[in-house]
Amino acid sequence: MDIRRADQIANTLEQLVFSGEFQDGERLDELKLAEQFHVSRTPIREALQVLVSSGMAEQIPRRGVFIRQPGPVELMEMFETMAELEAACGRLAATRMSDKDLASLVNANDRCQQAIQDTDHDRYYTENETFHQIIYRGAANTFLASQALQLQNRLRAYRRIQLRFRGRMNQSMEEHSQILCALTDGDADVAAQTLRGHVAVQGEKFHQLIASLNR
Amino acid sequence: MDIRRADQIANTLEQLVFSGEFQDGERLDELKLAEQFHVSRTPIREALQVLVSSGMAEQIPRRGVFIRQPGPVELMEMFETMAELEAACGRLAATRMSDKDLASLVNANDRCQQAIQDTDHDRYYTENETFHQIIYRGAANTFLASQALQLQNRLRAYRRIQLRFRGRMNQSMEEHSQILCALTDGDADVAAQTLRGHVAVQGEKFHQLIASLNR
DNA sequence: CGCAAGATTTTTGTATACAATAATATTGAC
DNA sequence: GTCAATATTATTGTATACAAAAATCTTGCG
Repeated sequence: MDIRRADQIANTLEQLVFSGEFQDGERLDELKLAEQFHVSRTPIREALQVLVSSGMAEQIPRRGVFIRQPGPVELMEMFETMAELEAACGRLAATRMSDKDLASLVNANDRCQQAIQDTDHDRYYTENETFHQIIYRGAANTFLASQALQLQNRLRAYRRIQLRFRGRMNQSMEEHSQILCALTDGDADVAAQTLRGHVAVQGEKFHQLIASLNR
Repeated sequence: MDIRRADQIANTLEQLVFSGEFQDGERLDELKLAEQFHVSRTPIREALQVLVSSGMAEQIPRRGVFIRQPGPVELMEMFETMAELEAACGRLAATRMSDKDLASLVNANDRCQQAIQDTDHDRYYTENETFHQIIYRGAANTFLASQALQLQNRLRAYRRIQLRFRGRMNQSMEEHSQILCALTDGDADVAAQTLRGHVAVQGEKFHQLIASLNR
């Protein structure tokens, strides 16, 4: 795994931020963290730089680094961007995926279906992630794929929540088969359009959720 | 400006990498750089982290950080991704740009035209960048816009080169007016399609260029 | 009591010190 | 002379030290 302590700490901190351990705007105290991790400030500072560069925290010179939990507006923007990135992957994947790629996509989709039948939400989520990742790779563009993976990682927690909507998982599966058809047909436009919709609706569901919570 | 020396150094190093000062795979020697910038290793190390997180260098634990100049394949991937990002911006901007935004877009386009008449390549390039940035902002999605800006920044040097193709600037202007029409009409699909093409052709021109150099 | 000027404490940013690992050079056996 | 084992040097990663800036507290004036 990681040999540098700083990288390990960066990963741990990332997890902590995702799990909502820190409030939005909270300052990450170097000394306190150094004490908690039993290291000096040096590796802590390097770990904080990682958080900053991934957009999870903000650095204000001579003030410190403050964690930045995305608000509703930014989350919607991120979902919208994810929708467009996935659409792009689908567009390219439609003409570039091999039969073998398509077979593994069908396979992943089957495992999603199986997870629903077992009402195993967690497994559905991970299998669903695999399904999407196969499409990223299918675009045969490692740069685009890494961008998609990065954003998928940042949205993971929020994508997960919206699956709790009644009937959402079955609707999601319906969309999956449309996507599968378009990719099998090699129809770039339809693949892009269905994928865009599939992800965009997640953002909308999420929006509904937080709107209902604020009432 | 920047108060932290480390950030200044990061910017300077970024410029140096863009200007081709470093070979692909070259190791960035902390001690040598510290000497050159008249600082200790500490701010140098922080600056190197910035390069790594932006993808311009790679870090191998306990070995050092090595600069990574994108090769032809990765460059094409980046152009393709840029095309899709701009298409996404165009799609959203088509329904979201205000009349004022459109007016400033027309204005930027006029200044592009003017630069061509003055055969001022450099000014054409900066005005063209402004034209595109207005569309990023027009998408009314700060997250997407920042992604687009970031990639635009990384591709700057390469986008510039392909403008040297005979007739490319006039062709580019022709594409601009198509884009302008689509955005004015509020036609999301056409806006996306024309922008995608406009950027993709840049990648292809660039590809032609390096292919001809390798002969 | 409010608040501004100055003193004190925290905290960041950079320099230096040191330990551990990787790279390189040296030596010796064959 | 070649190669492996060891010794030496270089380089990274972390700890600590210190200076400068920011935040906080104190004090004195109105």
